[in-house]
Amino acid sequence: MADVAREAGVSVATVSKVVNGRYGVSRATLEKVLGVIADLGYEASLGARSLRSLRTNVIGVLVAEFEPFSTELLKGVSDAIDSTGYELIAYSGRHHGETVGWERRSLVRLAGSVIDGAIVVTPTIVDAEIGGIPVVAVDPHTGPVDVPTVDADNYAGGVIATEYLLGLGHRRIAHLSGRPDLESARLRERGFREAMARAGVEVDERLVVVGGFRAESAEGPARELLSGPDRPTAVFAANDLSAIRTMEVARSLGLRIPEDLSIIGFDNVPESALATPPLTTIAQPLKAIGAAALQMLVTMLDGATPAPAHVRLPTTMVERASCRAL
Amino acid sequence: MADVAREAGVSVATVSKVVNGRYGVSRATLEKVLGVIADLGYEASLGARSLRSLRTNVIGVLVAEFEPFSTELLKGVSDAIDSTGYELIAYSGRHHGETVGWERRSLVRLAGSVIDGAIVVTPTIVDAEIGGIPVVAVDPHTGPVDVPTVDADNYAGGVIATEYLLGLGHRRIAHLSGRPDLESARLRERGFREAMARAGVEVDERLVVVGGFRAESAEGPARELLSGPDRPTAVFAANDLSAIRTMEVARSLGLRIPEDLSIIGFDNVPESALATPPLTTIAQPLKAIGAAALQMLVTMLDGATPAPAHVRLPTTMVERASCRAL
DNA sequence: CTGTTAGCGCATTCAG
DNA sequence: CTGAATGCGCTAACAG
Repeated sequence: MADVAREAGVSVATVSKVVNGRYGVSRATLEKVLGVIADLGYEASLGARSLRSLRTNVIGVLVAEFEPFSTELLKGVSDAIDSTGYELIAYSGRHHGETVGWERRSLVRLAGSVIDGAIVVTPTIVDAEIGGIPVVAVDPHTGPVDVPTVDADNYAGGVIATEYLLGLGHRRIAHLSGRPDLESARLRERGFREAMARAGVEVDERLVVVGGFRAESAEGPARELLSGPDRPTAVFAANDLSAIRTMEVARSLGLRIPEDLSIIGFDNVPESALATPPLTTIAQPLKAIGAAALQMLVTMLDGATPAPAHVRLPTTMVERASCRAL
Repeated sequence: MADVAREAGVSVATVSKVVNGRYGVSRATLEKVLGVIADLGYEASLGARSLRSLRTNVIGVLVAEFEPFSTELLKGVSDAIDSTGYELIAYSGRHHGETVGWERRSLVRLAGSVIDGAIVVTPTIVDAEIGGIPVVAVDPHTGPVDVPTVDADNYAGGVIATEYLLGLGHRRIAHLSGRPDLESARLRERGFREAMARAGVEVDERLVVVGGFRAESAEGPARELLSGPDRPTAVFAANDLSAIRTMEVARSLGLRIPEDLSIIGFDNVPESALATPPLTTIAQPLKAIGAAALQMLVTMLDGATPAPAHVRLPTTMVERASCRAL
């Protein structure tokens, strides 16, 4: 900015006014400064600016990791942001194994210097406001509490998946569950158990194992599940990533899908269609979830409180080729 | 930081030293300060810190938009970053229609206050260093020039796609090209033309139209292509997004795929498998491209120049269900 | 070992 | 209408 000021023969303050469209600058100097700015390719530093003005005009999406789930969400937010005038930044902090609290630390770091508001994905704990900026949670640890939240109907999804498998004639149905600390995982499991109960089929507890939502964490449990003496005829995996890994494990064990084993996933991330065979799964409207979260955040940034503090979107069945009737 | 200092009964400078692990702090004060930091949940502000130290330890990925291509790349970068000690931020600035220069402006904005280095995706123009930070380009406008670059072998991909269609017996082959300002688009088209020439098949220029890489921009040209009197029997679309939209247009025109029309795409983004029918396409190793770019950037941040300044990865055929033999 | 001082790039008073 | 002074939160050099 000093360079621009010198070049234009004015003071730094004047340049600042021009950049921020403040009144009190003559037309002549305005254009001169604008010209110099264009020539030099000057652009205000985000960090320094926010240090003073406490406003950056950018919204942050905090994710633990860029995997299919979070990137789908991101696409939804990205599509919806064009009309808002905000810019978008996605941040993935490092959190060596600590699954709790990473979002708080990252948020404080970015708040007040990089972003005006944040969407946090699968956070473990959040307050409604962190570091002075508004926050909306997507699919949080504890289910909707004090923070504006958007999620999908995980319970219904669990029921749908289970009833589908039951309808196909399966009885020995395994459940490869998600991260026990996430409400979404608990709800999917609850849907599974209640659908089984309603159908009068008893759940074999040895067939309910923790997959943890990630491919690596699912591999061991999946192998265990499929190596036993009386293995299941179908497995309901808590998300697509673990379902896909389960398919790979099954194949390595010489099991054919769906002939020897039916598998159903959850999420409907694009990768599920890439699997062989294409994975039957429960779809969450990921992009719509992202768009809804953005909508709520913008409302909060405008100083209002979002009308419904919790938005819950429906889950639906997507039938592909990984299940068969018994 | 002032709060922490007061609470711990030390000066701000001492807190700074503790935070940054500098020498010259007694064990006693160190622990005391650490305790207060934990209590208060203090986290240094990214912006303010970098203002002073010119280092943030975060790497930026700049994209025009979060669509399948860039998010795949992002996954690759994300996977590769764990071992580096850097954090990752993805930024999508606003650029109402201006396809040129957005990356330069965003870069200057973030450089020296948010990121230490950047990977820019499909940039139109970049210098080797912008705002004082190192930059590597992925799939740039002009092809590898002065900036370290990684891309896929677009020419070979164009040849492969075209020869595949020719091998299937097609002769009236259309090409829905990409953004004419991008080198990758030009190379794919060149591959198409040369493969046609080598096979002794003349290109009907009315069958070569600009699709622009985006679904919206491809719709009109696709419709035009398929509505004409002697329409093509096959189309080679410059990327998956435009190929998928072309399939939708074809369907709306009452054409069945692949019975009435064969379509092949380019990129192999996950969405291509979700299409109905699943799209046959030319795969770019997007995640590997992202990982390679990160590798080069880290090398540059360490003060070295990356060994090969331009990395070119191979493209391969992925046969699915959108093409048939004539 | 610790505190003091100065200044990173910018936006905002407040005087000219 | 413009410029000089001040401080945002932090770190680096230096002094104690």
